[in-house]
Amino acid sequence: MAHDHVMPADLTRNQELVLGTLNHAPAPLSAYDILDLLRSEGLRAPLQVYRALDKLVERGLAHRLESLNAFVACADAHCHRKGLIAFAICEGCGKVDEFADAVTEERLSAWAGATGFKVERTTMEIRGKCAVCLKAAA
Amino acid sequence: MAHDHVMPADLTRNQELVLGTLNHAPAPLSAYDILDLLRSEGLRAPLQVYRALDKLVERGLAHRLESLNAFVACADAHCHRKGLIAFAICEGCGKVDEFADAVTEERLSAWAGATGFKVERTTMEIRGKCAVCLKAAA
DNA sequence: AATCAATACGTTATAGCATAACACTGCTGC
DNA sequence: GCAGCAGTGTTATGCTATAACGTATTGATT
Repeated sequence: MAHDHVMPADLTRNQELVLGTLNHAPAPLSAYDILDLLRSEGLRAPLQVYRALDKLVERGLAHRLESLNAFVACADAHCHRKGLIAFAICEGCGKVDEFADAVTEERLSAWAGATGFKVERTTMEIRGKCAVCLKAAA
Repeated sequence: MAHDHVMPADLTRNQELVLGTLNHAPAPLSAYDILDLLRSEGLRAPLQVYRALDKLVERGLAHRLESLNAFVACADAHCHRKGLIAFAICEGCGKVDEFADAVTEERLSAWAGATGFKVERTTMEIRGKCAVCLKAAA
């Protein structure tokens, strides 16, 4: 499995450390998880991590998973995605699969058009079990 | 605007108090908001509220909004909805609109079928501005 | 070079959200 | 009765996130 991750050259030291940590993690990490992993690099306070995360999320290099209060690196190297991204979170192994669906996005636009709601941001998170974990449990 | 809310007869006192509070709220409430509103009724600890919320959510009488860490009463009196419910949250007035979309649900099933993922629960939360707030800002 | 604005940084303190653990109550069914 | 279960009340604690302060660095402008 190849790394699809991206590491822009213009990140600050803290941003680079945080994104590096997320890139190597097999599952989402909380800000405090990240902090603990980076204490050896000199980070001491939650805010150092949160500030880096804010920038990374803003740039689309990382995503926040609302239902976990945790963060993952963006799985798409070209992260030009402006639209709706869905996350499938396995309760077994913790792995997260990221995908986009144009039809769902279209439905959402249609609903927004009909109600006059202006969509700014959408989070879609699916909890369940991935194929690997289902098979292991069988 | 009619109350679509429901208040089952078999709730415990705490559950009834919490659901009553949610039913009358114009916008989502955090557990601590609810606690503060119910101190006059004798509630003192967060756990009293959280336990009631757990049951209410389990029964589909209330929903948790992950992106707000807050709760709303279910808008559908018959809340038989097992499937995907989407919430549109207005950043202006805080109001939440709850709706279901069969097509989106179908897309999700299709994705699940294709990847072997077993969906247990889905949260879909849309942030933006409602028609009323957009008009007010114009 | 001196200045200014913008951005990032580091630190301490605090706010806000959620649960662990324990003891007790009240009901239901045997 | 009494065992089992769901609900309750309380204290303590842990996890998540931000406020408020000052400093440092960078880059553009004069």
